[in-house]
Amino acid sequence: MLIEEIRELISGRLRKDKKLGITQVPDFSLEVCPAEIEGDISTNIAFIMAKQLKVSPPKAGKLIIDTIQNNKTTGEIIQKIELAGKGFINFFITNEKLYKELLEICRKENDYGKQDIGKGKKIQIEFVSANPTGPLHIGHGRGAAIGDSLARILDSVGYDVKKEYYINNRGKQIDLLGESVKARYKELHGEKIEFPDDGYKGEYIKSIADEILDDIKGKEGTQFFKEFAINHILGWIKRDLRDFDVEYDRWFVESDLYKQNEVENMIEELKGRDFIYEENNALWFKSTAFGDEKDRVVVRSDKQPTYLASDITYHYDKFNRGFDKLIDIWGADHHGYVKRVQASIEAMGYSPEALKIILYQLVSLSRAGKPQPMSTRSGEFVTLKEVIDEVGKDACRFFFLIRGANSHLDFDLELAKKQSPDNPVYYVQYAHARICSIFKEAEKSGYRLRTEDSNVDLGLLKESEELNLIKKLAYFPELIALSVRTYDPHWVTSYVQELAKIFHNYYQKHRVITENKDLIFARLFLLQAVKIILRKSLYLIGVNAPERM
RNA sequence: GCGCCUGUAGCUCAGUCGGAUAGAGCAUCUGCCUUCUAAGCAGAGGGUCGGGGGUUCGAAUCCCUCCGGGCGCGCCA
Repeated sequence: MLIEEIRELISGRLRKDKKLGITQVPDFSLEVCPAEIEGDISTNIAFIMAKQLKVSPPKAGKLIIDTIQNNKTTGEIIQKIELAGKGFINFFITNEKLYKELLEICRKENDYGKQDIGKGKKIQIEFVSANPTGPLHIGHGRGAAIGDSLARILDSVGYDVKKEYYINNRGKQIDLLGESVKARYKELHGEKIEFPDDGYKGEYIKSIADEILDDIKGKEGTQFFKEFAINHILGWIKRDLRDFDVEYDRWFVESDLYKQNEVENMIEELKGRDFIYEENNALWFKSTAFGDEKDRVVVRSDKQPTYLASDITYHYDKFNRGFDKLIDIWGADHHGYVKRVQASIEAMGYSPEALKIILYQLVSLSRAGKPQPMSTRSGEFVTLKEVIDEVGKDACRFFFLIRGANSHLDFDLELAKKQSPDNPVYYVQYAHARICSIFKEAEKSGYRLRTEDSNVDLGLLKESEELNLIKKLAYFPELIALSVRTYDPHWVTSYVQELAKIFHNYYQKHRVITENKDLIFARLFLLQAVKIILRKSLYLIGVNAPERM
């Protein structure tokens, strides 16, 4: 935590200095310097404190620098402090501090930079949760990639994370699914049928019907077809997610909420809290009390609970299971739903922060520039399985996480296929494979690195490319903290590309296996650290780190 | 009509709490393999950050307004 160390150093020194007369140090930024700026870490503190000190930013900067400099702790971490431009303060990190970080990476490996941000808090993350009315399509893939990576990241900083998939197995959509399969079954057996107007028209419905054995006497009701279809489709969904390296802790079945009268209990509870009232023979949830634009029906006048009733109950069920925090990952087309679910959390007395809903913009799909429709109902869609089969799991996951959740993702299938050898995922994986290859070569020549050996002279790593690499590696803990703070895995994807770039550049300029034995070991040590961070980063976004390509 | 998201290089997009000369990949052009993997490296060109106004030491970022794109607005799920 290089940046945090410097932050504490600055505020500590400023507080102690009586001359300045500061009681409280304001918030200030501390970031990695842009490439064209001389220096490693920069801060804007001079701008912020200028007013307080009643001087111009450059003068404030001078005062601050004077206060920090000439101190033993400062000297160990910071080699030089410079005032730049209109008031930025730039710090130069000592090589000794960088070597120390390097040592720590190799010693702690996967635990390097481990921060206990989560403190064992129970957090549940629910994602994909597509209705089992058809195979997963490419949009679900984005939700899966975001949810699973976020879970990995949160898990790595000390949260107790559980991943869950919510299965909607009741309601109109499911009835329609049953009707659709039933119709196709009859059709296959020579009966003339009228296919339901709004039924599911995809070819996959026929394939399900085709799986049904001929002998279904006594099971002609829609119920049989419904269950058969759900089970069949869930089988596909589970298989596709497994192929995508997504493992769930629990598959929660909606109808279970009704077995224990949980929905009735929810309604009674909210009635008691005066958030449910009756009007026109229906029960309404008073979501307007929490900023929703209108109240919402939870039980229709025909006594059927709505989808929202299940959803509210499901969230209560999660809290009752002891989770401190819930994360839902939804496609942006559900954004109209956010307010009412959020309202239900507050109605029950939970803090609004206890539920975080992450919306991801839908993936628009095109094939050679031609937009493709993506409706499950019409049956025209590209499945997640097709995409995984075509571009591979790694490229697919990487691609989904290369942008923030809020940006529209345009996925051109032809382009994705054509680009696959140039895909950035290979660039990163290649860096890892290259490092592995160097280690193999080194071993052939009898150089076998043992990181626990303390006689490797890291001081030999003097090239600017080497120091740059270490600085990038030392940023890893901050990167994780950033990803956690913003609930956004895409930072990891950007980082790992930058790290790979710095490595490839280094590889091109400097040879590891040379005549100088001490230098070989120092460089192997550095590469070992790069390998550890590459692997860890790739793991967090669910991408493999191959030893050979 | 109302609400959410969005507009940055030819294309696809990054840009953390408002920071320095706005970045990356692709595409285009120019160099680099007798040496640890060329799925690589180095370099070049390419910008009124949708338009206008405001806030301030400083705005792609915050506020107002206009224009464009996506999505959502049921006693559907």
